[in-house]
Amino acid sequence: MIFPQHDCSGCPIRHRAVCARCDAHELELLEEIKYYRSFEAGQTVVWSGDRMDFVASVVSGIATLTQTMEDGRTQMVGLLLPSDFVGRPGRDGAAYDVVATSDVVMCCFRKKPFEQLMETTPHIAQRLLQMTLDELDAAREWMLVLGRKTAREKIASLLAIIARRDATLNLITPKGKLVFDLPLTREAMADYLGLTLETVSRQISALKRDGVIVLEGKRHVIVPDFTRLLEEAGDDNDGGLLV
Amino acid sequence: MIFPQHDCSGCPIRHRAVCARCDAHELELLEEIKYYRSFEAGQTVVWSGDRMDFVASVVSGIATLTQTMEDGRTQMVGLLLPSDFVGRPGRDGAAYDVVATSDVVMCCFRKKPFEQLMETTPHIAQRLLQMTLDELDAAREWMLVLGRKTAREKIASLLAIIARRDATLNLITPKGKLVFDLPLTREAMADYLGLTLETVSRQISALKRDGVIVLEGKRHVIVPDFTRLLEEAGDDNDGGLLV
DNA sequence: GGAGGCGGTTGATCTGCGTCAAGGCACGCA
DNA sequence: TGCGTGCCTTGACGCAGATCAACCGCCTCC
Repeated sequence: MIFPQHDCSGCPIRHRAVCARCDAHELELLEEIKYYRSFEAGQTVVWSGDRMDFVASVVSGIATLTQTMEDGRTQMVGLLLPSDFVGRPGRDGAAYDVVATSDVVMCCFRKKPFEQLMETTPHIAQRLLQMTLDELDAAREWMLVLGRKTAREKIASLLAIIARRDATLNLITPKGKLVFDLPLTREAMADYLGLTLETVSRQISALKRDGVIVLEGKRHVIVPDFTRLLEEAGDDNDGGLLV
Repeated sequence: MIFPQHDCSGCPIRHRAVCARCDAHELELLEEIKYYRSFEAGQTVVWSGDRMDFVASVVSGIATLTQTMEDGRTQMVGLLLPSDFVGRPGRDGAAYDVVATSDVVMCCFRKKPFEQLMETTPHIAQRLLQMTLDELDAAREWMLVLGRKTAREKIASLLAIIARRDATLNLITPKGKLVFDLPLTREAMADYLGLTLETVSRQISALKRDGVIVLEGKRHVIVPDFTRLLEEAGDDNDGGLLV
């Protein structure tokens, strides 16, 4: 691996995208073109097709990428958690609706200067390539979920992804017991999984009944045995799922 | 757009990946590390997880990227047509099974020197980033197909993608009447669409019965009206589908 | 020439999930 | 205090697509 994963917690903000080596000079250049933006829960960050004149890192909160057909059917195609990157260097328009699911803070970089920075400091382009490959892997993993898994497996897969991401962000190894809060409504989960919200609700109840998860309230989830959850998800191993 | 799409037909081979500007010096460097490999129909190019010491452009023929669960359920996550790029610079292992669907010729580059070339000639990394973003778009478009479309819409979507790609390769504008050969078996189509081969067969028959397509034999397809096909696919417009 | 395999089609039946509908809990607001 | 609204759950029912099975045409290889 040429560009190793790297914990950027020492940086002013955790730009997985650009801090591959936390180069002081680059950070300085970035400082000049960065600004913060806040969004309220439910607010749309950009509409698909709109001009998007920035790229950004999610600092806190959760946002989603969704596509919608004319008749209203919608499919979530990405979940943006803190440290994730949004935006398409070299492209003018947004390809998807970006919606804040909770209150969200993003660290934005004006696109033009960011693109110039990419040209002068090649390892940023290389780092972005690595991140885009990660996203591509995640999207393809999700194609398997959407195309071939049952409703129960889909729910278990989603819970596993969120649990793992959550654990990783908090520097816990995802193993054995895990506790986290669901950042999505049943409807949003349904949009991610290609299901209806009723089916999501039923399958969550079923997983609860079968002891795979314990629910406190509607959002607080306890996973007594992460391995069991992975089995329910139909995953052969611990590896690889959504970044 | 910083790195415009570019017809590389003047190059020795059509490397969309690297010939962004057909730079003579770069091509010369590439010459040194390139070699051709042929695969027979049905042959597996690499297994998921295997070490992959090259990256490549598809010169001719069709290959697929697939994922398989332990119980045998498989999902195709990518279709490789001539000029498409395979491989993951900066990664050691293959993430998916790559299988030749027809006889395939690939132009390969040894990975180490290719990665070095990426570091010294930044626009190759940038070009690859653009291509990866394209693939990501295609994967996400496909998530909508898998998650939210009916069997009939799925089939129409696949036919539309293949027809468009085929037309583009032959420098025809995809509009009105189109003619092409299906490069996939019914089973492969089913694996792409998250369906069974029986359903694929039935829906193709239905589209034929309804005059959306005309079939000569089992593989030769005539689309009398491309716009009609797009309507059947549930697409609001002509844009964007799989690269 | 016939046996067997591969790819494809079509029919009959089953079932997982969608659809429609009712109702529950928590919260804010008049 | 009562009424709305958002989010969620559960039940009854129907249907799209899976499953199981039979069969066809074509090719290859004895």
